[in-house]
Amino acid sequence: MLELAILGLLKEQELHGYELKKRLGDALGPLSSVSFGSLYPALGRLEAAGAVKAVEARDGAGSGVPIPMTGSLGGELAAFRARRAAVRGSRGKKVYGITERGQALFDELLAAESQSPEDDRAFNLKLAFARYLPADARIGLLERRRGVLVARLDRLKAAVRTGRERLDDYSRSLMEHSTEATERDISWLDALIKKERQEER
Amino acid sequence: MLELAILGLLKEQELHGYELKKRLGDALGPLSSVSFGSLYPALGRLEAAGAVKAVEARDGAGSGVPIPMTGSLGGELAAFRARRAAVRGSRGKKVYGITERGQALFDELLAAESQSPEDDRAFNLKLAFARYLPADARIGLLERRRGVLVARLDRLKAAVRTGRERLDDYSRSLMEHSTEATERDISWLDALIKKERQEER
DNA sequence: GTCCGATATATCGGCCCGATACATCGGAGC
DNA sequence: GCTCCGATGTATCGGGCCGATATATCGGAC
Repeated sequence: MLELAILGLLKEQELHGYELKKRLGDALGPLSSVSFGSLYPALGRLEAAGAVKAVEARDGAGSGVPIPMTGSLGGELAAFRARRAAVRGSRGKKVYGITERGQALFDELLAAESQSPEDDRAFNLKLAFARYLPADARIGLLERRRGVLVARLDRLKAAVRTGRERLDDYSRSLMEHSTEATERDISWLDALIKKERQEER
Repeated sequence: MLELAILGLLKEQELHGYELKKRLGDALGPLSSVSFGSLYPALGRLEAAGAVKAVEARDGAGSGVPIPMTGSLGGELAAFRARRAAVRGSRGKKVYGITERGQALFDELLAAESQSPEDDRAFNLKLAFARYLPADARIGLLERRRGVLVARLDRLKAAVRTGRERLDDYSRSLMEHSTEATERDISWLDALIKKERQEER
């Protein structure tokens, strides 16, 4: 899930971890905002799999001034910094780019069907990258989502009907509100699907 | 989070794991439906902490017929089954009940403030047990939730405004839909808060 | 009588999260 | 010019939850 998001963002632009997190925050729907404790391990996995790799780091425009040293440091520390500076910017930045294997992995993850039928975040994420899908797969994604929501709506209505009397006031209010919200979600999806079919013709 | 849910259900009735899962499915908002891979470890933790304990298992009405044996089994196996049957029903059920420590833990978890400001499920869960909270804490819960949603709404609007041109069609549609949904959530909360204040008078 | 699906408990690997630690850079204030 | 602070930046650790899987029993369909 996170892998898909990372690859999708790197597809458009080379980025380092910190910047990646910021973009994940608002580009990926209203939810989530990934934590560093997920992001860095995910980047590590992707790098180990050869899907991304650290690229030559350049700071903004400068590109020069690799090691701003005061001049009196011992040789060992200087060598260490020089080694690190080769792949990192002056502030220790580590900029990642996507590889061909990464492109392939992205397509695979985006097209993957199930990936948990209930995971709302996965759907939002995939929708954000829907432009990379062929038209039929895009419609398939929307239809599958619609199915999940309809099933959820049925369960909700059944629960409200069943527990008419024995249900808590707060629970009942929550369920009624959730029912309405789910119905609106379905209508929204219907509009998207309709539009998609029109453009298909 | 799961601990709170389990304790809340056991507060009302003694239950075994499988049944617990079913109730967690619909009683806890439209979301979730907990997995066994979370439920059994959570029960284990609670048992280890002395918050719940396995009670004498009785099957429905019968309560008799403890070991339906065919008659020819060796003593060892029979003894093993008898030992197990003491705390489990005929089908290996393990029925849990809440202890006094569990009651205290429930109150503590329910009153806990932060518990991640972004976790939607935690709020729904707490709302489902809001009847166990004093009136002021109940209002506090609702107000805090409102604050989270307002912040989310602001971020959403800012994101839509900022990325007017460069935003994907699908992403934009998702964000606009999310904006409306969040506004409705806030209105719903406002109604709940208003009602709560009226009953407080 | 036997097979099958629902009931029931449990473990395993893996992902993600929150907390935390640790550096460095740029600028505000003195 | 100096110092301190907050933003930038990478990284690890423990723990919770999930999906997949293993195992066993019960009730009924056939």
